[in-house]
Amino acid sequence: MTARNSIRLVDVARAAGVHPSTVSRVLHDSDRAAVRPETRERILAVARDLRYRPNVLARGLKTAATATFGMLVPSLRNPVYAEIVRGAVNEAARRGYVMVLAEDDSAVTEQAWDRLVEEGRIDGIIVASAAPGNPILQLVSGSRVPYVFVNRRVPGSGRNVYMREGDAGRLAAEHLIGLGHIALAQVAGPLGLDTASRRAAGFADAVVSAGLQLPALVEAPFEERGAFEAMGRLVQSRARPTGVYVSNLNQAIGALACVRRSGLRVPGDLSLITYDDDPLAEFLEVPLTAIRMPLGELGAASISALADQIDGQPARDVEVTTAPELVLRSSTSPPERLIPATPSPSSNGGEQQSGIGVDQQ
Amino acid sequence: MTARNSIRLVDVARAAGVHPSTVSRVLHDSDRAAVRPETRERILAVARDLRYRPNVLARGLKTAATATFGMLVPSLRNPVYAEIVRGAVNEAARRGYVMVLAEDDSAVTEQAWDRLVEEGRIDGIIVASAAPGNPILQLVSGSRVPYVFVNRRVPGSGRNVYMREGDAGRLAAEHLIGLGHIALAQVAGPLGLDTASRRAAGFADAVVSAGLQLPALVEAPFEERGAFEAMGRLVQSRARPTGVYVSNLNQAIGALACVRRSGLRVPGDLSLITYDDDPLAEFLEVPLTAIRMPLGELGAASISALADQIDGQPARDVEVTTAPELVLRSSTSPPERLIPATPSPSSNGGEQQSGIGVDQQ
DNA sequence: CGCGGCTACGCAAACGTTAGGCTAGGCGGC
DNA sequence: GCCGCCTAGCCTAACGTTTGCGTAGCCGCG
Repeated sequence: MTARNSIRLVDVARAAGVHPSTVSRVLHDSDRAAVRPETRERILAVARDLRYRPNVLARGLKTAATATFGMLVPSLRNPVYAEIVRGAVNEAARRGYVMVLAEDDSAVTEQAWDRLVEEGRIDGIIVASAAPGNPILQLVSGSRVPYVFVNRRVPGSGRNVYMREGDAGRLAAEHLIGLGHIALAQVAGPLGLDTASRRAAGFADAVVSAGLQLPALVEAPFEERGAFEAMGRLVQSRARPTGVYVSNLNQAIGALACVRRSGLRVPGDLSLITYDDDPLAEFLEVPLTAIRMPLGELGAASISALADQIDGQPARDVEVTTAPELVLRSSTSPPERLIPATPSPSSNGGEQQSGIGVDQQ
Repeated sequence: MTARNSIRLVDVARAAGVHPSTVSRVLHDSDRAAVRPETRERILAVARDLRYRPNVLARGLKTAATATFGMLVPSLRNPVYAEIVRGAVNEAARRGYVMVLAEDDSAVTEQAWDRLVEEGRIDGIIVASAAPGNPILQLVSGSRVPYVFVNRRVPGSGRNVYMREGDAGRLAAEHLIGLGHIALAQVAGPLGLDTASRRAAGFADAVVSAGLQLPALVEAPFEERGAFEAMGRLVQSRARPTGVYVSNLNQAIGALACVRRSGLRVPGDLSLITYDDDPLAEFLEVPLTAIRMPLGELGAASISALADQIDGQPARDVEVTTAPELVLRSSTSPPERLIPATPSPSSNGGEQQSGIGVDQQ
């Protein structure tokens, strides 16, 4: 048994000349307790002087609450999840919670579950890794811990925290259509994932609403290589699109590489707009027009939703209503063949629109 | 007080017809305890059937150990830290620990410290955010929790876990020199950071050892824009280098943008090699030659080092000896003016060397 | 045959908090 | 002048484990 060092409730009590329970009440019940103001002040002063911090284990044991939330993410490497996690961690800290993180790579889902939930480490869990067939779905629904699904929804669960991803697709469509594009297409993510399907649906929806044809759709995993290939199919198709919406930044980088390789120019021959933004998008050979999503806010909202459940409110879906934001860069322009008297762009298409430069800081 | 659900030690004891302490011993002391084999088997069977999991709070209260490690990272967004974190989280899980993560953005360092350490949530802490002047340095050294510094060392602390970053610089230098470059330079990170200075020193060291002049060095923050500007200074200098080592992938992307903007070709006019690798490096307009570091291993090693301390071993520095790995792509080549009969490359310099393609999968 | 010692467990006291109930004193009302 | 109530705080029993110590039974030895 390791050395105990920190000062305890009883130390404060002794120093203040009162009973431990009185200290507990003063520190915990804020002001509801019946204790003389002078006593209260004395206790608070002593606690402050001694730098008393309650032992969270003992408190947790007594109250069956740990002030800890768990979070399961598909991959820590993905910057999107990193941003959601960051929002969650910070909001949790603001509310006095800490976060324990685990990667849910399915092979170890049950292990992580045991460790977090069954051992009583956490008060609630945020699941960012929902996907059809993931065992976590059984585990959470068969348990009593409060939980929410973030980003990837689970239909019918009634505890989804999500963004307006459909609006992102709509925004992309409107932007391209506004530029005069009529031949549109999209590189979508795996449509089995809720997020991918909503992005795709929003785009298709807006295109059709504008009276245009249902845009072609190719499906690809959320990473560069898959999108590289998917984009290849799009550029080689008979009716090559002039405007393409890509569902994720990694995909966009792969797609851009594919277009470059095909000898086409962006945006001269093909406009590209991507879901997700990142500082690096500005520094690519053609700075990518992107749609920025409120990821940090999403993470924070998931914490709020979970905290609400713990406060006894019934679980409910919550939509983060902050609108997707169009970040205009150089990868989109009017389709070239519709612009009558445009001088031929320089060989590195799009460069003339680059927003990069020291002067921009 | 919320509902208690899970089954406890006493439930197992009752079901097995023994005293709780016996169950505890069987489950915990493995085989040292004096208990009849049949009793042991019965207890184990019951525990398994009931899916008993010890309450980690109660155990922690008793033993003053939480099976939890804390980790402070400068930024969760940085993919480098994401990878280190991932390695740490997984190794921790393997050893039966969970990780709680906090961003150490200095404004809230003390708050995070209180929450993790003073409240007794963790058994040890991994500090990835060490930097001169960071208050965390005072906090850890004035406390009794075991800790290690990972990646960024603290000289003299005797508890650093780090990679051979100098070797990365050396590898970069040798690669460039091997290609025939003699005019070398580097874009370094903030030299106040241990990691940045070691990368820079390794490079400079190898260059000088090869009998060449001390390479020019420009300092820049670890992100795109700063490197864009720093690279600008390098490109405009009288003695423009033909080979440049960049200290971080984000910097490399900024540097590449700068070179492109200057009208120079990579690698024709200027070879670029970067510290850090990432899938996206392959899909840039000129796929970046990069140095891959064993980041996951680093994270795992930090956990091992911490666990060793907890097992009573004295703290010590540990070097992850896995060698940096050169990932050869297209951003480096022999300097053009030294190659006698090379046909002029096509306008999008380096494209002809691109490793991108479906056939490569 | 008695006793020491071993085997195989049981007993109970912690670990640091919280919270329900109790109590001692003071004061007001009748 | 007595009763009851309120105020202000104390007492104590938990929460679920772990662990030092106690002990009942049994065996073997002298």
